[in-house]
Amino acid sequence: MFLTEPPFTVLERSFYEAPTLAVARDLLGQLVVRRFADGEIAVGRIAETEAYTVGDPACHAFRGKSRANAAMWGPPGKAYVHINYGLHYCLNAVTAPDGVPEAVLIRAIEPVQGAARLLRNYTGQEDVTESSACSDKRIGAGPGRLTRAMAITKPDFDGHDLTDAGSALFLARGEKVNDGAVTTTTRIGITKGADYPWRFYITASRWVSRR
DNA sequence: ACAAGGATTACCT
DNA sequence: GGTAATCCTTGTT
Repeated sequence: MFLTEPPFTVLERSFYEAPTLAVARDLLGQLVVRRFADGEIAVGRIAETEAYTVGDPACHAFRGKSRANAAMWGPPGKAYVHINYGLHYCLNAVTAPDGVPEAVLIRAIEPVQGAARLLRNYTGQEDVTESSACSDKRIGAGPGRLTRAMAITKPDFDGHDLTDAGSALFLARGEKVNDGAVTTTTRIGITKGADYPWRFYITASRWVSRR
């Protein structure tokens, strides 16, 4: 039991029912809260997202349902965790009504709490101080990096309910990010649908994976 | 069974 | 800025 646990306000399911592009934009500034098995809590502020929708050739759901992507068809507010390049886990928040496969990829987080634990997770090294960890880009700048730092795997979290504040992983309300502080660009690392401007990031964030 | 490709990262100049 | 590493998922024999 941690006496200093912040009073997190979980993002309710209705948040994820808005149009996927709006959810991708509005997830900026919100918090990813990870409660580890030993009770320690790490928190990251979302700095970069991408939207993937029905009819979008880059969306994993585009070629139909499979065992690997089934979570995208679930109700909004669930997690879709996929393996990329055979080795990286990527975390998505499922959006759109139940049965409609759309999601938002979380591409970067800024460490808010528990940076030392995140870097320990990432490197396996034990001798990590909070002050050195909090500026290390490896714990949040990139979709594969943030899941590794947060110990988010497909077996553990694919299909997980991100609206369950009592669980090991949920999203909570952070500070609002004004439109003037947001940059919109095309998505990264894809070949199909590469011209859709469906990537959003906090312009001033030092944790954006690429500019 | 096998081959091809992928919502990335790390390491080089 | 460029490229190799790495291996799971999927579609095809």
